[in-house]
Amino acid sequence: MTLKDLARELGVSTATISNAFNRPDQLSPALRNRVLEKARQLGYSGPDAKARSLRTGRSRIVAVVLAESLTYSLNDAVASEFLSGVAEVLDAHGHTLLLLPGRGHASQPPGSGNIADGFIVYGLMPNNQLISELPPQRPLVSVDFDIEGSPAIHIDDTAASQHIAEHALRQRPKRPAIINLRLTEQPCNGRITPEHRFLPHSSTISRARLNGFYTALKAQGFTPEQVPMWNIEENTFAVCAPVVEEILDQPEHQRPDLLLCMSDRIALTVLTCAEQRNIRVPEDLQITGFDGIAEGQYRAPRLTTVRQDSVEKGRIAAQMILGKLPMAPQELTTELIIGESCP
Amino acid sequence: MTLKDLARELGVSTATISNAFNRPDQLSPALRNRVLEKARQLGYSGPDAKARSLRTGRSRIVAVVLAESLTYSLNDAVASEFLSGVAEVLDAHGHTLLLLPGRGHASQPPGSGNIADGFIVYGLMPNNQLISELPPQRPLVSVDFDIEGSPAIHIDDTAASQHIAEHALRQRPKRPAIINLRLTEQPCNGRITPEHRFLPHSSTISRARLNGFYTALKAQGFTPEQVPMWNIEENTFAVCAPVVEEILDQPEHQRPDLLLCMSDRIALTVLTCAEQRNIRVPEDLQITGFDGIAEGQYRAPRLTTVRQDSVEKGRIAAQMILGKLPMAPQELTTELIIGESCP
DNA sequence: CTGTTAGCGCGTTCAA
DNA sequence: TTGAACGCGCTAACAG
Repeated sequence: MTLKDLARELGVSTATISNAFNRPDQLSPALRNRVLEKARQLGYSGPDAKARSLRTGRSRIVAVVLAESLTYSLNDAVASEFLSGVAEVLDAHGHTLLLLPGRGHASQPPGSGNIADGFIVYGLMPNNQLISELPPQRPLVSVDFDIEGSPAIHIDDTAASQHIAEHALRQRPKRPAIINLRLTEQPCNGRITPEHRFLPHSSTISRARLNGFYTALKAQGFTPEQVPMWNIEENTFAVCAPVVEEILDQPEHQRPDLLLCMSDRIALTVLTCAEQRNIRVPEDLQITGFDGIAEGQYRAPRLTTVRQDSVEKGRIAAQMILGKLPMAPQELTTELIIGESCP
Repeated sequence: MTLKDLARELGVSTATISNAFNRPDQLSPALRNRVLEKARQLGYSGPDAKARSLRTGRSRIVAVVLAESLTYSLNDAVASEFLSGVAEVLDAHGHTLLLLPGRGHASQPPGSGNIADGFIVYGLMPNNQLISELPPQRPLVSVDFDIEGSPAIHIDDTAASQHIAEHALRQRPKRPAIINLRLTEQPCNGRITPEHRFLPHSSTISRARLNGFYTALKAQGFTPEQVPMWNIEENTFAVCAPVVEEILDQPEHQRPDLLLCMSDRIALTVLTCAEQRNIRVPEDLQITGFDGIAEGQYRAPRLTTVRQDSVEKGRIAAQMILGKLPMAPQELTTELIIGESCP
């Protein structure tokens, strides 16, 4: 049942059917109703999206390219919030959301996702080849990193990290330590040793945050060598827990009394593991997070963290793609939230 | 820059270009490389997905229609897990995921989403008109409710609820109560009174779960009238909290000593609010949840709940759509998890 | 191995 | 207000 079939059934031209669905003012209401009625009868549910988008060049679909696998991203609070901001705006303008995995299947057929009218690239590594495979000419916005020639949406990770670290260091901790998120070149879930090399790009979020931490630490007289670091590859409880346990199970005189974590998920894992070991927070151990996810504010002690508005990031990205906002770089503000985990 | 342009540039036919991208075995490697090289030079990034899908009839896109708004669904742990199961399978087979809002914009243009090769409808109300607007003939799977003529993926909500309630009632609580999720016909965040009418469809998840609770309660000599009920419209902390506070702030002799909650999110909110009020769990208040989301198992006390495998639901739905599994109804098993919130 | 041809279903002229 | 004709960019079938 196609538009053409319907036209034949009704004895009108295909243009009339098309108009009945797309420009009601181009034909008499009576005829229009007749068309719509017949369409329902015959089970014709409107112009085919594929043909329509081929013809018009637009699909009303916006794609979000996710750094991590879809599976992972959908279970990550920060990414989910971001997506919900995107979805909110798209929805309001009658567009839909296509999710594209960043690190696709190796044998991915060429651009099964290039139907999209525009692309939002979320937290991809700067040199990923996928980006060059995206069709040029179509609007593209990057989030949390830069793509040459496209506007990026950012927060000031360095300043925010420095800020929260400065706050934490005011309590004069003896043994501060850092838990990083995807900092090392080689995947590593555990202690970072001098042999490890960091990811090359200084535009990486982790590098930016680490720089902020270091600036604050140095101001307090700590050298990087004095501050042990661990790394985590995936921002989930399951991956974090073993690393955190390794940290907390050290002899007490060696165990850090301040943990600067690069995400709330890591910080919450620390909180949970500390609870299990009867390590008092914040008396024996201070913890800071990053992101400001809802979960961190519900439980006691609440997390001291940097809140970034991921939902708003998503909104802005979507609005740029839809042309509701100029395609220009944006830097969103962050907010230091002081919870009980590090007062 | 289209396929045809490229063909002209190279002095070959369009079919050759098409083959170069789609069937490498149909032309000499030398020619193929020449094509690919030239394509890169000219910035041609492969066959246009719109035209290709018009021609082939397939788009390699599968749509998930979500009951709630995208914004809400993306922030709900259960829905996210489901989506991640779907995404995992689609990804593995080179398909992508299109998210469609169930309760769309009123003025939604006809089916901007009917490009999809198949549809997975997640937790929609049975009589939603949207379903009839989906193109017929294309595979359709429903999850957590039934659509006539399509296979559904389910759990046995009634049996699972009965099971957990039976467990909870073994402790002989004096004042059991229920916190429902979207049970009433009219939106209601608060106490359910006799005036309230329930949602009509007995195939609704809430009705099924309530039935299970009632069966267990009756077996212990409780009549429905003796068991106060509250309702919650949206499964978020922000919406749950006021209702939960209303419940917990009652005088102690009136306050429930067992709360059967229809979701883990609700149960976790109860836990948080109880903590704030120094109500001991489980001594003064027992709490049960439903779903088995990760968050409920991280914090102490862990939630007593029914674990359902939402990820697996998503996997199965996607596999059916892709034809990897027969299009037949499936009922997944659930598991009673006994945490400290109701031992 | 390569080229030719005929649509896929629709939107948009332009003329009536 | 309506209809006829064209082509959006591509792929499948076949012919060479």
